[in-house]
Amino acid sequence: MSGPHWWRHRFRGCGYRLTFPRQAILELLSKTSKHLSAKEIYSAVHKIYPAIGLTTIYRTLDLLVQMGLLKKFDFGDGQSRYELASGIKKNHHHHLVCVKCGKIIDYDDFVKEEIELVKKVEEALSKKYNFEIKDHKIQFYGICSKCK
Amino acid sequence: MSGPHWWRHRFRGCGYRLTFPRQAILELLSKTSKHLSAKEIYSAVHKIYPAIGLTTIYRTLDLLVQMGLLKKFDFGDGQSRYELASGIKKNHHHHLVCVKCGKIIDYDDFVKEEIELVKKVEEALSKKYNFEIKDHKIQFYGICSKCK
DNA sequence: TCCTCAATTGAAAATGATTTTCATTACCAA
DNA sequence: TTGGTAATGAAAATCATTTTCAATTGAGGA
Repeated sequence: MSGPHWWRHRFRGCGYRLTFPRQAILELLSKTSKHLSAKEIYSAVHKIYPAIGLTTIYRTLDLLVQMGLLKKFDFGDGQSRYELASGIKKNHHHHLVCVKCGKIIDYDDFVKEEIELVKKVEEALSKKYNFEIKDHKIQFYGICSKCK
Repeated sequence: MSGPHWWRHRFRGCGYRLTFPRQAILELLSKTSKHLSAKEIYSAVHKIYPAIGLTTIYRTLDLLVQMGLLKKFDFGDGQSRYELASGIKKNHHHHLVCVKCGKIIDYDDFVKEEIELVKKVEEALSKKYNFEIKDHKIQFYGICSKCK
């Protein structure tokens, strides 16, 4: 959260090395507001680092998700999509998915109310099922203005 | 909702034929409370109808989702999972996913509060983005009691 | 009940995302 | 600077899902 390459420490702390592919992917994702797929990330990084392989993209994305820096989403188009985790740079938000054209809108209305509900649910469910809740995903599906 | 084979009318109404594979898949899903994958559905139906092919399973599942009889989920294990749509036989509910063992718990606590919030969000978002909302999915992720 | 014909099906091949393998490369602590 | 190990890239392997296409079958009309 502090200047460029703030994540260097994050890697060190976990015993991971800070390599060019990892930096490139993180930088790319912190500059975009889109929900990129592995292929799209590959294409973008490939432009500035042609030696990179798709395999590394997948491996790095897994690692970053596991480290909590990224979030992985399924919007129903057959591939996973990634964005920086909330708190890293973006606000907490959820998604509106157009089931016709696949357009995705980020929204953060009602976050207060939502967080309240989520908190209640989390408390109740962790007691009832002895389930330790780490995260949640909320998505709305429908038809966007263009597709109507 | 009225006795066995109530869905016969549903098919007729859409101009679809009521075939054995379609009946078998619907019957299977209305008897289980699990979230079955295409392969699992194939195995189960294969026992009572060995001639069935995996292709038909996939096609039928797509059709039933499109008809609104089933819901399709992604719980992060690399395959889609299906259950009867809410209102058909089950109550409205959401899912708790164990990220370690993949166990899925259905819960329906706080449905009232949730529906209220969802209604608010839907109203606001359809106005703000001129987005016609059809459905939503809410999932919680964490560690189940066994995996702790 | 029988016929016709488009809807449906099944097998096999194709697709496409993701993972594995393995030899090579490159961080980084000492 | 160097050694050891984590990380990488290319190619092959996996695996869920889709497509192709010829054969089959449900259902309305004769």
